[in-house]
Amino acid sequence: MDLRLTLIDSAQCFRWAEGERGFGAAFDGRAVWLKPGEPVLDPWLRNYLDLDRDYEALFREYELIPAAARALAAFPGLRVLRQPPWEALISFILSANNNVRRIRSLVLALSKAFGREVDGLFSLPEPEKLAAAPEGMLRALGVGYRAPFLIDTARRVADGFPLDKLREMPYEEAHRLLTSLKGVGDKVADCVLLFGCGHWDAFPVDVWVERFLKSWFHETGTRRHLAAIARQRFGPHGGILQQFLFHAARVGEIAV
DNA sequence: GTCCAGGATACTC
DNA sequence: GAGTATCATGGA
Repeated sequence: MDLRLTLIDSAQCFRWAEGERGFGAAFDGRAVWLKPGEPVLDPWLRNYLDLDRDYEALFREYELIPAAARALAAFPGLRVLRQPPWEALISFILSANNNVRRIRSLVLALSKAFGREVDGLFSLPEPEKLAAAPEGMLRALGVGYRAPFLIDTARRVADGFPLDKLREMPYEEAHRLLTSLKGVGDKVADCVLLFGCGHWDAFPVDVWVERFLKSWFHETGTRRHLAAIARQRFGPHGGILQQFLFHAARVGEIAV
């Protein structure tokens, strides 16, 4: 797999750093460093990187759809991660009406202010820590109007919101639950389900996905409608395909 | 100055 | 149910 493409450039996670020791991130007080070409033996990491998925088989699922086949072939090293749901939730609340560079800087600022430092890296704040954060302090970090969303959602999670049960729930039920959180609409909910809960059919529709669904696949309608159509059209691994198409559109690999 | 970014919310109809 | 103004921030 392509570590830089997957961990940094693909805009599915926003907290990996690249340095001389490789690609690093801190999880629950544990520092993780990955170097290209080095085997990954740790079971938790293999799961996080979803290393045991057969991507050749996945490519074959979409070989008859020209735009899909082209996007998949263009980025053979791209992988969709299995992030902890809390990580996906916080990251994509911050992503609303925001750009990738700034999302990354905000996740880092939050982690520096409220997370634990390990080996020069910062883990994401615990829900309890974020729930107790003063709104003014979050705004000072630059999160803007998302500050009350973060605090309220962190309180819900700290208060027992079943983040870890979403994986086992039917898509509709999990999606409905997620959108009851502040700062979580249809799109952010789909990102949490896809990147953090193993709901590989979830098809997040942002500005880029809306563009390519309309231009490459001749779909129309609202983003909610587009998401439903795409989820049905592209099947149980549609969300993974979505990541390739999203990246192809965003970097201009395929013109939209 | 305007427009845009992996949108959500409150409001109107 | 579908449209619309508003929302912080920073870069282009």
